[in-house]
Amino acid sequence: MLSKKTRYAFRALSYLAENYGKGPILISDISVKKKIPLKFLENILNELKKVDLLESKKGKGGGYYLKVSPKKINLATVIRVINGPIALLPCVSLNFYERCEDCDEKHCGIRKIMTITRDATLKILEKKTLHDIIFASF
Amino acid sequence: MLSKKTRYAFRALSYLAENYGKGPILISDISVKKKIPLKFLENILNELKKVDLLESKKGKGGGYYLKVSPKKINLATVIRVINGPIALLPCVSLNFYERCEDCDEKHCGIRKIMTITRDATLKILEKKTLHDIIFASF
DNA sequence: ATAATATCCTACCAATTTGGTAGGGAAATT
DNA sequence: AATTTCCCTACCAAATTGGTAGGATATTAT
Repeated sequence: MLSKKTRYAFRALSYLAENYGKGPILISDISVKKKIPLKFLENILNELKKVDLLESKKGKGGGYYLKVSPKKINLATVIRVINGPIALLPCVSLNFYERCEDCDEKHCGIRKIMTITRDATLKILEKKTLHDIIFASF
Repeated sequence: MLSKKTRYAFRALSYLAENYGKGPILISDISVKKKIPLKFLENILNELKKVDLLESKKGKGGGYYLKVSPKKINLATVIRVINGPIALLPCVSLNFYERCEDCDEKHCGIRKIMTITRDATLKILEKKTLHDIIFASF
């Protein structure tokens, strides 16, 4: 399951996506409109900034805004940044790979099935973007 | 990601699947062969028994064994018992549904995408069985 | 009967993760 | 210089995870 933090991230990002091109949006604005604890939201937005999904501006007239178009930010990317691996096992993760103990990967039946599952999931999450989120809501 | 407990469950179950029809298998045997902490494994097997995937026998000659054929135990079932929901959000879970706060489900874009993801995942995990795990390993 | 074998049950525990708060520092604007 | 707003470090409580301890209960063998 996705963490609460990840759900907050999606809510915040879709708000920024709705306001894409309208200049910086205040953290406090997002916090109020999307009902996300302000200080917790700060952390989230900062992490998203560090991976270059967001840009920020300080001082009056400042705030956060999407660095690229909502059509270019897919859900897999967001989940990986805030939530971690998408695969169900570390040994089949593309971005967070870890070898599993006592397991010959070549002959592991669970691994094979989990690889198929990962691919099916990624096929969707890498194609769907913030744009799809806001336009799927009508 | 699946918990370590769930991975233990799969390892134990595939061992029981390999020995299907050979009578009860000792917890201690599974524990040694599959390198799973004995007392922790006890819990796991017990949970699997409570949902009727396993049967047990006490006393000498006792142990655990699959209640039904390995072909009839799919991975989705196992994950749900030991790990919990398969969906990425509670509000799209079939077996662990919970309404999400401040969200109109009819118009929630995230929800729609997560529903599609859930279906794609289930399509695989409900079809693949313990039998597939042991025969995918050759 | 009773001893031995093996599962079952309740309770506990330490480490990690999650969700969140506090408070000040740094940069930009007025 | 004051104000505004993001940035950074540190801390904290609650929940979850991974595991242990110890005995109760059921079955079988002697």
